[in-house]
Amino acid sequence: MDTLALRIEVLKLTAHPARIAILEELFKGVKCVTDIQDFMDISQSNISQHLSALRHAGIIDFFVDGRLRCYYLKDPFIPDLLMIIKKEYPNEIPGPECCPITKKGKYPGNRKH
Amino acid sequence: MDTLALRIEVLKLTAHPARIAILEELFKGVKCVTDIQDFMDISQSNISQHLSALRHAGIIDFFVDGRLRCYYLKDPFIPDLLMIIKKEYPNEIPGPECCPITKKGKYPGNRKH
DNA sequence: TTCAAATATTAGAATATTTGAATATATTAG
DNA sequence: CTAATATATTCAAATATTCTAATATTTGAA
Repeated sequence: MDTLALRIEVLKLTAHPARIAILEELFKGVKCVTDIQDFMDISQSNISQHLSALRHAGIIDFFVDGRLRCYYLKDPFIPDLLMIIKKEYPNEIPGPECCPITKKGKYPGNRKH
Repeated sequence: MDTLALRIEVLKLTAHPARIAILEELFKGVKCVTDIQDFMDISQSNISQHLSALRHAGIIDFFVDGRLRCYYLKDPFIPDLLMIIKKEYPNEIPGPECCPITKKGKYPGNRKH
């Protein structure tokens, strides 16, 4: 799988509120599953499923500590992604004043007519 | 829908190879549908479906020019997202040396035992 | 060795996404 | 008006995702 395809997999997994919450927490530091459960309002098995998915994608990993699993962030792409997710943006990119073909005659594509 | 939920919608839509390709092109500049078709290997109706989805999410918009629709990027979040998608990263964030509870006794959570 | 805690796995229903095929719409040229 | 071009919409099948419920596994403590 090429880099772009891997990134797309990561994006797909990140595009979920529970998984974003988990990643935000792991970004702050190592956490075991019960600690993650404490601030999440979903079932234990569902959390485990999300952790499993994130781990199989190489986004997170864990240490075993007795019966605890201490998860931590592994993919360096995630902090950047979390950062822009929380960043404030202006409402819109200012669009072109008018459609570039007829009105200005400088449409950048290779049109055939 | 709050900001995070909106961002998640955008991430979901971006997490698709065809839509990333479209957004990369629109990032370079305004393009009409036939020009997008020229460099994409999927059916016209499928491209139209992707454009429609992107538009309904407020990610892109278009000007009408006769029978052309000139699409352009509208969501200022997208350039940042495309940038980090293409950015190079080191393979992994260096994990903690060992599991923080038993080995170092400084696990940051509030454990109850 | 038995029990409880911590966590994972499996199965299945509900739901969402993706795509191709067919068709519809709008606009311009002739 | 008619034909052709550019693009959108609808439908349905295939596939993927999400979540709950139930159960399993592992480990430390008693």
